[in-house]
Amino acid sequence: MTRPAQTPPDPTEARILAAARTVFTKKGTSGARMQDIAREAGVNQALLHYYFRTKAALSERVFLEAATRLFHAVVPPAQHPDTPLEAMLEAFVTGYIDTVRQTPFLPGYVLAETHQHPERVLALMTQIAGGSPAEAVPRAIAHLQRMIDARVATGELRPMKAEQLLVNLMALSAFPFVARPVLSALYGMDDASFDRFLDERRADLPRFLLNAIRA
Amino acid sequence: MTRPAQTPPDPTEARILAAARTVFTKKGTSGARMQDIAREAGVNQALLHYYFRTKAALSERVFLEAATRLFHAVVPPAQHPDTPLEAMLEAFVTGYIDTVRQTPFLPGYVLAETHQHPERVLALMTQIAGGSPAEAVPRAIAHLQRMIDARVATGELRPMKAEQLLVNLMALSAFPFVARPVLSALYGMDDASFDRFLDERRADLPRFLLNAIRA
DNA sequence: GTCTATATGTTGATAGAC
DNA sequence: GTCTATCAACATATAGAC
Repeated sequence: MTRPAQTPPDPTEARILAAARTVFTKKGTSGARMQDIAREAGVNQALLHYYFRTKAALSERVFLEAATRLFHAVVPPAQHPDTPLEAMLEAFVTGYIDTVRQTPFLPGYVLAETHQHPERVLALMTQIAGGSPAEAVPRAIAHLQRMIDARVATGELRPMKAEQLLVNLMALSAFPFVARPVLSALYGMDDASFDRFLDERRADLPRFLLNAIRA
Repeated sequence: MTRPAQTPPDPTEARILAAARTVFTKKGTSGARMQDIAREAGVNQALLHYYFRTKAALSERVFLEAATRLFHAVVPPAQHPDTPLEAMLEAFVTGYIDTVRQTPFLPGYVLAETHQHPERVLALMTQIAGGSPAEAVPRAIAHLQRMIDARVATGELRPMKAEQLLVNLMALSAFPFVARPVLSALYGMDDASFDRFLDERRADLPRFLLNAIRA
């Protein structure tokens, strides 16, 4: 076995993938053109088919990688079993904003794709959960619910469904990115202003959240 | 003037518009096919061009109507100057959920479109604000900020930027619709379960919000 | 592996009969 | 106003030279 354990990434293939990421996340699968991706990658269109056969295959690949990346940016903090609830929520919010602001189109792209290709959500969850999403997710939810309930028993928090809290968490973190064009227009923000808005949000959101769930 | 004040709506034109709404909101502008719209409307494709000339024109029309509708479902509660803050927030959340659940694809469609056609956001805001969005929006924000500040002064609320509160409000209300496919897969919800989830959310969210902003 | 050239299939849009 | 038939442009995909 002289071949390295890490699959040696073909530089051309990598360039095409990067270009595909850029174009697909910005224009969506149906709006993207193979020619755009080829130009962005600095190669011709035939090469895209040589490496990835079809647009659908390339699109699927980009989606799975993007969604997995987005998911992993978010789930790790929730997985550590001994982290206190407050620290977990704060880690989620700040981690999400810090990660996603580097690729701000990601959430909107992933959500739009799942909307038009619902079947990909299953493929995604299967890949993420190591084969058994139908098992891993309910377990994570149940764990979160136990953490909430324990603190409800001590009178620190008010009763709450874990599913709703998780949606609130994702909503507050992801929405500014998904709605960025609307918010920019509504508040008259350019890129720099939006960046400051995110800074402010990153600082304020944990307090907002913790306040919302306390008794 | 024998012509009625209300422009007499051509039934065929209306059928085409309704079909276009259905197809565009589900597949997005670039994913939608004129043929799909024609079939949905029960007419042939040539008739679409007879009434709306081009796909772009039809798409623009559908977007403006949809976005305006979505906006009006949301803004009226915030406009009444003498409504207490708490009542306003609750009215916003419940009104939003009640309205949007009838056309659940609307928020995702509008957000995706603004992402790919940022120039339409301006056209939208101009139409909505009666010609001067650059004036009306800051005034509404300023009004909300004064309401917050007054209650901060009495020690009831903690200090908060109106812009952030408004985003939180929109995020918590809209996100479940935007992320519906992901949530359905994540929680294993069918249509009926999602409906119950929305009921529960409609009941819980006001409390969550009011709790979040109190001192 | 990478290119140019081209085949094949879609799609938006128009012409023209009724 | 509404239809059928068709055009012209575009997008994906393949063939084949290098």
